[in-house]
Amino acid sequence: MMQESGTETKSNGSAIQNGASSANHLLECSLREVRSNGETPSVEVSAADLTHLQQQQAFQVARQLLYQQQQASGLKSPKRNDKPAALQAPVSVAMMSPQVITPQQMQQILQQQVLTPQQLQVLLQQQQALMLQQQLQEFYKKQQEQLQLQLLQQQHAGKQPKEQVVTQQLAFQQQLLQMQQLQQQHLLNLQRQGLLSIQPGQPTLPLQPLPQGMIPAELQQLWKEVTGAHTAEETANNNHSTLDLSTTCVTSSAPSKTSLLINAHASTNGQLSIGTLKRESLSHEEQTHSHPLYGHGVCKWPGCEAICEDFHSFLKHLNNEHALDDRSTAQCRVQMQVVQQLELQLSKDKERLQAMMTHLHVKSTEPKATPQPLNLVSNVTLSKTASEASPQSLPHTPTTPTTPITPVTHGPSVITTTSIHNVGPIRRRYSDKYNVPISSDIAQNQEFYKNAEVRPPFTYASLIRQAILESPEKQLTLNEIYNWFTRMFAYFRRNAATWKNAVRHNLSLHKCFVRVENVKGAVWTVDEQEFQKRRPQKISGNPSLIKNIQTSHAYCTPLNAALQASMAENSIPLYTTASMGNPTLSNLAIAMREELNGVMEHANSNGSDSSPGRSPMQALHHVHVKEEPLDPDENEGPLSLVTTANHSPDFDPDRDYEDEPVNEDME
DNA sequence: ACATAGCTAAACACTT
DNA sequence: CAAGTGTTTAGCTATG
Repeated sequence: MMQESGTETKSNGSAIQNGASSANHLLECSLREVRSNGETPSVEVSAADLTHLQQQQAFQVARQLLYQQQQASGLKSPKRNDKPAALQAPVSVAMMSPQVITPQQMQQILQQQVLTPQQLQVLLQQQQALMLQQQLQEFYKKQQEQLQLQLLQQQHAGKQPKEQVVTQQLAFQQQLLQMQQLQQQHLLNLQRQGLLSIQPGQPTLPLQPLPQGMIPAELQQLWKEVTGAHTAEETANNNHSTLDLSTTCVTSSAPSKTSLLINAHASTNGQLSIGTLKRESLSHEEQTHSHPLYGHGVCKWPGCEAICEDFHSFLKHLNNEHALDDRSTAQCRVQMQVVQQLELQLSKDKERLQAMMTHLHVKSTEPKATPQPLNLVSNVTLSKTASEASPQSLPHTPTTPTTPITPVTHGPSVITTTSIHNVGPIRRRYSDKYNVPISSDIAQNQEFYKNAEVRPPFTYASLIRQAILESPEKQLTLNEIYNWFTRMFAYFRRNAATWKNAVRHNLSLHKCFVRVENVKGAVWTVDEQEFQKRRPQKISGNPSLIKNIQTSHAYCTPLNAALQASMAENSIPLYTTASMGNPTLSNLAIAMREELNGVMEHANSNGSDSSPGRSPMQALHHVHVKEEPLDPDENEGPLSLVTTANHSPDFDPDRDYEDEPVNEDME
């Protein structure tokens, strides 16, 4: 597949600045760029380069057309030699047309998902730039046609003063130059705003296969809208190796397509005929009939909706109303931002989806992934290749919690390092708030949390509880809790005084944490009932009903929670909330979720490999009970069903426990 | 406006 | 005595 080392996009401003350079020079630059990459001929031509190249060539083609017309009519231009090199430049018809990716190609790319969102974005920007280019070229063509017409008329009219033709020609060239400069200016503007091309300093993200997933129809539509302008043209030029993705996202396969392209056209260099141009003109005509900005007799330019009776009036309208001016540019920018936002959202949701699917695939056979306290650390690797994440290939017996299940870490990291937004303290612990199960979140984003200094979206209490429950004996010393924090979260490798104080504070404050003394010191355990009591439970009633709800909506819960989390995280209103199903049921399921998690954790935590087998609560001889007013209803209500089943540690204070070291240090 | 949860800081006592 | 552990209080913010 496409592999790309972290090469940066080549400088893209220089070519644009170099407006007066000849096409030859440009081609040389391109080729040199190819060669300079040595054994990995990866070429990254920026959109600005490309557009500049194209515009140069378009300009040359126009000049050549003039030249040939003059020759055909027996006229000689005294100016025809002012840029001889340019005329010798390999210029092809295919190069003249904007090399926009067809929707089919784009769709294929999307479906194959070989590009990162960032790359897609770059592509998109290039496509946008090319669309602008196309508008300009339409203008060129109009000018050509006009001039052609004029020339013909003049020829038919009879003898023309030579000077008159020359003047016209000069005027045309000046016009072209003017347009060229205008375009360059515009492209520069775009570039300056960071909309057109990647900044030189911006690291190119590694090509990482996107997780398989559905592509929203609207995005495809978006792509079509952005790219569809050149469908017919591309089809017509299909036998040429027009600019394709390999130009922007270079493959590792030998000579890049760019160089191939240039070479291929170099072979036909200088052999342009009017016939070729007419073909081009024809294909252009074909293309326009499926113009993405035109449909059902209406101009589909954003915010326009002008009615155009036929296609020609649409073209007229397009050229008149949506010419290259400040307004259109601004609208284009807005559209770009819309697309970028959508892409961002899409990529985030895609990652979520993939994580969910991975999660569900595994969890469907395993009610709850018991995070392995120790061995995971060495087992997991940074997820670089999502292709390896095939949940189906994880045969697992539900009753053997010893096998570390790490689909999450091999699959796409739910949270990517690029999505680090808030590293600082966040008050909102959305995972708590929306009952995103902490264990699965931690498991899914384990590598992320370990490597990125991002504060986990859980309360200290939840984290402490998780740490304790992950331990084979459901008990940890304070130091072990500290270690778990630092091991699991890069964030807690800093400001130790602060968060350690918070941990101690939480341990003391919440009566769900029970301090159990033994000879060696004290360990902390979790009173699950108390922990569940922390939050007001949203539901009450028949436990069996709850059970049923849980089983039938277990999959719905994380979905809803994730969506809400997504909303909270992205601060983007979710348009599809209405499609999320019965909110009441979702809430019920949400409310049930964590309770059952507690049960599952109890049921599944058989202590695995991280410590020699010891019965829990060994070596305990004293339990310090926090002196808080006991709730008389403590053991009643719907919660008792789920929490009492496995939670009955024998805390007999009179019992004599063996003096056994409780050295659980996992480090 | 109010209550609550959570975070942070800090003081203090106790233990090792 | 120092460091670690545990408890408690206070102030603040976010949220419902």
